[in-house]
Order: sequence, then structure tokens, then C-alpha cells
Amino acid sequence: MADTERRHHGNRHGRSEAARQAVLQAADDLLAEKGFAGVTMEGIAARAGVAKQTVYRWWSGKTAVLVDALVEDLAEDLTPPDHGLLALDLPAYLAQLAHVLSATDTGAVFKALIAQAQHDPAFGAGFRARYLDEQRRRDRLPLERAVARGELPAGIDVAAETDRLVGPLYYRVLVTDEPIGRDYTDRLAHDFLDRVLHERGPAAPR
Amino acid sequence: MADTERRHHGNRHGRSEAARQAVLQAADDLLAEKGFAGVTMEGIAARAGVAKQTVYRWWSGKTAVLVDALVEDLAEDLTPPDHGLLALDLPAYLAQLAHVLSATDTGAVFKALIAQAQHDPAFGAGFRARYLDEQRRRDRLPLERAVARGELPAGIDVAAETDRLVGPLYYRVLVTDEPIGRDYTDRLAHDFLDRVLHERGPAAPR
Amino acid sequence: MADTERRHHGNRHGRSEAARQAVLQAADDLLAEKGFAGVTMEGIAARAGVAKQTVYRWWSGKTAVLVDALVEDLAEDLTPPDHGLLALDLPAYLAQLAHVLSATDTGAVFKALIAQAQHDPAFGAGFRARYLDEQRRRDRLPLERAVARGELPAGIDVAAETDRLVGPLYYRVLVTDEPIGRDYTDRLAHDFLDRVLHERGPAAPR
Amino acid sequence: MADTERRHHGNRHGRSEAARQAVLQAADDLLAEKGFAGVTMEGIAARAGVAKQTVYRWWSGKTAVLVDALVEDLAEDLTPPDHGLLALDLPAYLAQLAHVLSATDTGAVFKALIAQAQHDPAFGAGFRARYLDEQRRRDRLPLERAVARGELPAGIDVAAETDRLVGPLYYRVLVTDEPIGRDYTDRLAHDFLDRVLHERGPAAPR
DNA sequence: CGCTAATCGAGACGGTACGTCTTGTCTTGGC
DNA sequence: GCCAAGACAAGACGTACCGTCTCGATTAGCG
Repeated sequence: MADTERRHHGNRHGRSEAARQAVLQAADDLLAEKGFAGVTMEGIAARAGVAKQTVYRWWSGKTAVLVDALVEDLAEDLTPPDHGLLALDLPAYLAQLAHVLSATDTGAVFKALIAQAQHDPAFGAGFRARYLDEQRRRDRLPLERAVARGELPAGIDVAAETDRLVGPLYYRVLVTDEPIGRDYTDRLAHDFLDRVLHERGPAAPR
Repeated sequence: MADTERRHHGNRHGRSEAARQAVLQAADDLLAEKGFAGVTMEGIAARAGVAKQTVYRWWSGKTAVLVDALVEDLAEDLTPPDHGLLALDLPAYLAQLAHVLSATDTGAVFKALIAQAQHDPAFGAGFRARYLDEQRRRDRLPLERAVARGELPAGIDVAAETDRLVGPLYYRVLVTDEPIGRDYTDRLAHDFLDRVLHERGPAAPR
Repeated sequence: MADTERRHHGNRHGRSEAARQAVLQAADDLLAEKGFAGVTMEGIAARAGVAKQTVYRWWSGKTAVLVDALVEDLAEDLTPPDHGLLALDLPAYLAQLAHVLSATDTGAVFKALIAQAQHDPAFGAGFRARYLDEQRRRDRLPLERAVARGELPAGIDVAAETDRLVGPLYYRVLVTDEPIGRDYTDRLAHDFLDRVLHERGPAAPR
Repeated sequence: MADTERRHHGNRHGRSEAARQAVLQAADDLLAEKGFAGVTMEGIAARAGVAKQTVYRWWSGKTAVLVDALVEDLAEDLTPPDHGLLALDLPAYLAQLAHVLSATDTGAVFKALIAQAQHDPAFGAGFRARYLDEQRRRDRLPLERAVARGELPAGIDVAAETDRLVGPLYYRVLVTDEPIGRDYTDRLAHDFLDRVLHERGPAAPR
């Protein structure tokens, strides 16, 4: 029976899942509608039909709510493809990452939070531990799989190479705010493959 | 003469330079001491020994004050070197940029403002027009000079190549918050030179 | 049997007397320690080691708890003496009343509740019906006994005369907050006796 | 010209009289409409069309606002009459006092505040110093004038006698909540006059 | 040399959001 | 059926800043 679905108003065995979802949704909506400054604890509570105290009971502030909302939304939006061939996976993933960051609500939440990380170092530490490390693992997956497949030399510094691939994307998204076309991400991927795959060829005599 | 230096209380012929300097200094100090959240118009005015209205008369908000403070400080902190040789200029500039961004008060102000640009798109547009375009011109100088000298082929896309060089630095500063060592910037510079200078060798048949 | 005395956590046979006593005691203590504002349903429950719901199950609010606490304590604190002579009973009772009101915990509870009766007329009606009428009967006892003994004329308006005797005491306790010495109560009693006992002398021609 | 009447929004030369009046009126209205519990700082500010901070700037809490409202309203509502004859002044004043206390908005404010004085001794001290002493001086005026006129013996204890006259009124208003008719106040006045004026007659041989 | 106009410090104003507190209701599982 | 535990919606608390305003003092050039 739909026993666990019943609306309830608190009990000793934990929080209300309905309230949790309403809060996360309200925060997401407010950010999309009114921007980061328009997201307030008061507004979240009102929009979610929830008491302010209920928000404060489970989250320390609006950024904490947004982090939860982001984590919830992100894993599904950004799954690295796996075609078994780096030449296919890498450009596809870079294009997907660029799109999510620059053109989705999820990307807006990410930008708001990475911004807050600049303003508040303590939050930044928590945010990076909670979310970013996971994201960076995702970013590294294409190269790691290629190493496992033998497409790339085992000695390659996957972390550093990944930084150099995604860095320019984040730079455009966060700093220059320029659109990122498919040609840009393709060129990043192509030059990386070119450099790495032929490194031990004609580049040797340098 | 020292005439205009005198502390004064208003006159019909323009603003008080003393008040302006006091405000910029107060904003800088507050950011360094208490972080972005600790910078308030009220606090700036109090610390500067100035009326709130005086701040509002000349700046639209705390971010506008910080932009002025940043512009004042930045040009001098970050002048691209010119040794006449890209292999010297490029690593030096990347290292200098990394240092300013990650380890100086000027870098802290920059991070606070680029963060605010995420939160407030209107501010972002103004900030990029007012400050960032100038900064990107500085970033492109080493490559442009090399093109002018004939060190690099004339057809190279200087803007795109610069993005790929500085992107990873901003990525580390803004996103991952990892320290950037001299070896990292040197490796970026080296690989760029390697790729570009030997491009028309074995890579030709692609 | 001792069965119902055992500390227990719920049973189907009526309320826990232990919980009831703990609640009344907690309310009394909190009032004495922190004043009326320091008495909260939450605080009472916590101090009594009882769930908030248990308090709400049996009392409608903190004032209801205090009323119960007061009723429990009061009858014994304030028993009119009976020496068989009004000239002895009246001054003794007035002094006793003044002392209880102005210098005991019971008096503090009374003051808190009569205050609440001003703030909340509905509570006031209940409080007066529940408690004050009983108290006024006590206050009238000395005069009533004197009438019964023939010390006072049968036609005297006992209620009105009592008001004029105790009114000034309540006035001092509630309004002026001045100490009430034995001489003050003695003088009240003396003048009353003087007036009533000799009324039908020279005052007659009025 | 009506220079000082101009509406203004704060300046360095003191507070807004318009805001002050609006606050006092709002507090009065709320008390009359919704009772003491219905008076909140938030509600006062909203009803007065004033910022909460403005209320807090000038008053420490809702009781402080009510004290000001009371002081403002009271002096005019309760002016002891002066017919030049105690036998006229005293009954008139007692009836006026009874009416104001038991049947006017001013009386409701008084009751709310004297109640708060029971709950909060610190407030009580301030309230008595600020307001009650003045009120007691008013209460004593009829007797004092009679002493000055020679109607009453110079040695009479005006303060104590006043307590015994008004005490029963406050007792009825605060404690028993019974209506006070003109006959009751007349009887109080009459018996006082009777007792005091004929004291040195037939009462002597007792 | 006095008038005029813009700026100055000061600070009260109407607002909004903060994070905390208490109220009274509801739900659960143990006894 | 009562109990302890505690989450819940509601809403007031007192504080901090926001951006606007009014004021009287100060100061420079114009007439």
C-alpha cells in the first residue's frame, strides 16, 4: 500500500521527504527566475510552503540548499559517453560539458556556487569536497578509460591533461562569457589527440 | 600645489579626492580582512570616515567601489615582460599571472568580482567591458609580439591560443583552488611552443 | 496499591501522576527562577523530563499550569485565623494576606496570573471563577464570623467592607509595589473597627 | 510659515514626529482591537506604515511604546476637578477615576501595563517611575487642596488616606473585575469625609 | 565681498532578509 | 491509551544593511 506516501507533519523517525523535495525545487526555481540575489531562505521557505525553521533545520544557508539541488540534478545531466574509442568519447564529452555549463539551469546553479566559493573560502572548501571532486572524477573518465584500453600510454598524467582540456571551457564560461561552439571543443580534443598520440614520433628529435 | 590636498567639506567644483582615496582603501582593507560578505557600503563609509551618501554619490554599490579599487591596482601588477623571445616571455608571463591571481590582494579582488559577475549578469557585462577586455589584451600580448617578430606564423588564432594557455590557470584558481607551481606554467608554455613550432612537420598529413 | 506509583511510559489506565507533579513543580521553579517570561511550555516540558505533548494534553497553556500550581499551594498558605474575636482576627488576617502576596512564591504566582487576567479577558474569567471567588470567600471569613458571633450588626455589607479592607493591600502589591508593614495593616483594621462599632453614635444626625 | 510641518524622512536634527505619532496611535489601536497579545512590534510598524527599525530606534519594546501612548493620553483624560469643596471634588474624582480605569481605552492600556509590571520587575520599576508617580500625585490632589484650604487638618497623612480611597477602586478593576457604580464611589467618599471630619468627636471616648 | 551652488559628515527614514525562538499540532513506536 | 521524542507550519523576535532623504556646515568661484 502507499503507506510511505502519506503526508505527515514530522515524526521522530526523520525528516519529511516531501519538505526536502519542495525546498530543493523552490531554490532551483528561484535561481532560474530571479538570479542568485533573488534566492533567500525566506523566499525558499515561502515558495516551498514550508516553515523557515524547517529549512534552517536541515541546511545552513541558501548555498547549502543549492549544493543539494545541484548534486541531485547533476549526475544525470552529465554522464560521460563510452563508445570504446577516445576519438569519439572526448569531443562528445567536452561538447556535453560546455553545453551543460553554459546553457542549462544546472549550469546556472553551478556558476552561482563556484562564485560563492570565491566569496566564502569556508564554503568553497566544503563545496569542493562535496561536489567538485566528484565532478573532476567524471571529467577524467574519458582519458582514464582510454588508458585502460591501451589507447593512451600508461604513464600519462591524466589529471593534468584533463585540466588542460576542461580549463579553457571553464575559462570561457566563468571569465569571458563567450559562447562555446562545437568547433571549439572539437579543436581542443583534436589537438590533444594529435599531441599525445604522435608525441613519440616526429616530436622526439626536438 | 598642496592646495587640493586639504581636507575639506564640500565645494561646488567637484569631488573630494581625499574621500575617494579613503573609500577605495577602506573597501580593499575590508575585503582583505573580512572577505566579500564583510564589505558593505555602510562599513566602507564608516571605515573611510565618510558619509554613506558620499559613497552612493559616486558609486552604485560595493562592487563598483571594488572595480575602481581593482583597476587602480592592476595595470602595474601585471605587465607582460618583453625579452624579445617568446620562449622567455611566455613562461614568465604565465607564472606572473598565476602568482597575481592566486597569491595577492589584487587577485582576491579579482576573484570577488568575477564571482559577482556570475551572480549578477548586468554587473558581469559592465565588468567585462570595463576591466576584463583590457586584461585579455594584456594576456594576448606575448603571442602578438611573437607574431609581429615572425616567431609565430601570421595565420595563428592568437585569441584562441591564449584562451588555451590561460584557461587552465583560471580553472585552477577559480574552480579547483589548487596551487600552481612554476613547473605547471612552464609545462603549459613548453607544450604550446612544441605544438605550434613543429606543427607543420609530421602533423601535416592530418 | 503501589502499582500506579511506578514511573511508567504510558499505559491505558489514565494519566501519570508523576508527570503531573513534575510539570507543576517545573512551572513553579521556572517562575521563581526566571520570571513569567521564562516560563514556556517548552521549558516546562524539558525541565519536567516530559514530552511537550504531554503538557498540552492536560493543560491549555502555561497559565493553566500555573493556575493548577497555585491552587495546590494556596489554601494552606492562607487560612484565616479564628480567635473568636474580630479585634484579633482581622489584623492578623490582613497581615498574613499582605505577607503572602508580597513576599512568597505563592504571591508571585498570584501576581503573574492576575496580570495575565488583564492581558487575556477569557483567561481572566476562568481564573476568577476557578480561583479568585474562593479566595474572596476566604477574605470575607473574619467579618462573616464576627457577624455570626454578633460582634458586627447583621445588616452590614460584608462584601463591600471586605473590599475596602483588602483593596488597599492589593493596590500596594499590584500598583505601587510598596512594602506593607504591620502598622499599615493594623491601622486599616483599627479604623474599620472604630468606624463600624461607633457608627450609630454621633454620625447618626448626618 | 508652516515650516516645521513639512514631511521629512529623517535628518540629523532628530526624529520624525509624524512617525512617532503614527506608532503611538497604531499601538493604541492594536491594543483596543486585538488585546495585549495582538500588539507586536512587527504589527505596530506595519500598521503605522513605519519601518520596524524605526520603532526599535526609539522604543525598547512594545511595552515602552504603550507607556508613551498612555502618558500622552492620560493627563487630559484624568484631571481632578476643583470646585473648592472637598465634598464635591472627592466623589467626582473617584467616579472619574473609576470610569477611566474600567471603561476607556486609556484604562485598557493602563491595565495592560500594570500587568506587565507584574511579569517583568525591571519594567515595573521604570513604569512606576515614569508614569505611576505622576498618577499618584494626581490622585492626591483633591486631599491636598482640601488641606491647603483648611478643610482637612494639616497633620493628615494624605498619601495613606489616598491609598485607602483609591485602593478599592484598583482592587475592583484589577482583581475582581466588578463594575463600579457611582453609589460605590460616593460611599467611599462619604465615609472618608465622615470619619475624618468627625474623628475628634464621639470617637474619642472609645 | 557677499551670493550661489555643489559637496561634505551625519543620521533618520521605509524596507527586506537574516537566523533564532516559542507556539500548538501531528506522527511514530514503545510500554 | 498514555508516554517520550521530535519534526512540522506559523509567525514574532531583535539586528544588519540597503538605498533614499534631509539637514546645516563648508568651500569655491561669480557677480
